[in-house]
Amino acid sequence: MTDGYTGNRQDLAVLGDLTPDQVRVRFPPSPTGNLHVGNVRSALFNWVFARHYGGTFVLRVEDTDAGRNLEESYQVLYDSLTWLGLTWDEGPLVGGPYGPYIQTERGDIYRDVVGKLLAAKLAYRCFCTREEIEAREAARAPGSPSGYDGFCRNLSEGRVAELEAMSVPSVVRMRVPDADIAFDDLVRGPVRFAAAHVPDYVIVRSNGEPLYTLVNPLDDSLMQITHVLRGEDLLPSTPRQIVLYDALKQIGVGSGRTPTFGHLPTVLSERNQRLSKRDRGSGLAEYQQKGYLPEALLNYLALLGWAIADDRDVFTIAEMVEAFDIRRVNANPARFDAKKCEAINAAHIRMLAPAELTENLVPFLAAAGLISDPPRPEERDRLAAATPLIQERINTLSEAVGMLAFLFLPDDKIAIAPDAGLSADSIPTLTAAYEALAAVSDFDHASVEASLRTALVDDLGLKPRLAFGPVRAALTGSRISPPLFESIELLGRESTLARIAAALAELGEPAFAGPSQGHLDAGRARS
RNA sequence: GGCCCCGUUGUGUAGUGGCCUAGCACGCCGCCCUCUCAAGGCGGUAGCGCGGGUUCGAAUCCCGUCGGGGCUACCA
Repeated sequence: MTDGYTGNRQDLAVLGDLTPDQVRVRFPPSPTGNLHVGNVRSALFNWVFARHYGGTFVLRVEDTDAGRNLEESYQVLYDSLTWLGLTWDEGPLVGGPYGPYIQTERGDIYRDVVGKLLAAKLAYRCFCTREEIEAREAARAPGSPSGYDGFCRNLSEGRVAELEAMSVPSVVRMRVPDADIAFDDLVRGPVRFAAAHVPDYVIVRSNGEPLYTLVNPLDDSLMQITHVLRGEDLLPSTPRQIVLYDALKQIGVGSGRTPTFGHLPTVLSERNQRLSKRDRGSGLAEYQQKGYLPEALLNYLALLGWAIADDRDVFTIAEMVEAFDIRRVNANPARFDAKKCEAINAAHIRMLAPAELTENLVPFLAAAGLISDPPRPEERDRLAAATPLIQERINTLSEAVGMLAFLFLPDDKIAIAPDAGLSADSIPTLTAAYEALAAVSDFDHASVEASLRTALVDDLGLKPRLAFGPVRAALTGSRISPPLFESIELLGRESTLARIAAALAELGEPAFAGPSQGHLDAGRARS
């Protein structure tokens, strides 16, 4: 079937005899907790690849190593992918024609296939102990290939039965043919491994449990996976997986085809090692907590090995889906740069419609106790009005908490930072500001600005930055804040005057207590 | 040790023999704008790991070398 597809011929190199909609890729994480950004990158590339061609994205949970699985990790996994927007077409929760999609639920399938592999002599029982294997390896000439030497390869059936009768523990190993293995990698081009360096490997533990070496390729075959896009660290394991695909073909199990591989570059930490769980910034949860937008994180991760154009690096996921080409992925390892990641996030925050940003901000302010959850109408209104003031000032959503706190705190909870720049010298400025603001008729930012400029810049002859600094400090507690006049408008006359009065009092201006009441009352009366 | 992958400014990339006195972005530095901080504008910094070839011409092709990373489990 080749009708209906109008893609360019370059896609043919990727698709081979497949139509685009036949593309099936998968993301096979282990449920070990907090999703790693390196894995997120893999998930992203597979997802985008599937979406680009209109194919299928499968989620499969690889939990055959029961000791490492955490019960809650399954849910963390699903929640993480959902948060990222990397939705799966088949897998846990949604099902599909090739389930179950959780490997610990597939034991019967694995046992059956192992039996067939054994019967066809494509795999065999190995009774060697670790010690025996190591001893023989140590005895080999230096420089010889490492790995299992095939000692149990040709045990007679009688001998195998005898050892089993004696309950000698055994594993199951694949019988790797004595032939070089070569394949074309979508990212790296042709890759070749010499037969001598692909040892007979274990596919079933002595306790009968199947290993990743078996179940990963087996499930890919069973689930009709056409393209395997994964980390470069798995490149060396590819030849032995190809051996397994060939064996499955011979016993008539699975899709009968070997997937096309594409090995993505490693994501390195800033110290040049593969990004590990121990590295700061390696877990998805950190990005959620700091307030990264999923689209932004994904955008940044895509940049680690892929470029949408030579002069652009901020893009939407939709644009990535449209433009993605696996053969344009770079093969060299990429360092994770937290600063660049943050810059991309900032760019995405600025791209948001203000109302969207407001919605995204709510959980952060609520978690900080600044607003209720859900917000009361007046809190939501004030947040919505404040959003434009910080949209181009924050790099992550959580930064909004510090920047907007003064708008949601009660007047008597404004703590003026020691470095906010207030001193006794500020008294005349604040007094003049107080009187000017008390007299403003329409308390909008333009009127506020006009009146403060007149009172402080024109009348007192202050330079603007010196004029407004003390006012900013009195109102926000800091020398840094969103734009002052807009902030004053949002705060309203009452809070504004109260905060200035409080600051004056704190600066030891007892004389102020008198007139301040009067002005305050006047302000109230007007508003 | 063996095997595999990779090598363009600090970082990510563009570049597939002449358009490259190497482009873009982040970072960093400076200036402008300016009520602070940002944002924005302008400018600057810094790179083809090294050595041989091939070619009229190489970041681009070949060989070697050095460097980095990965794998080498009855983990995934």
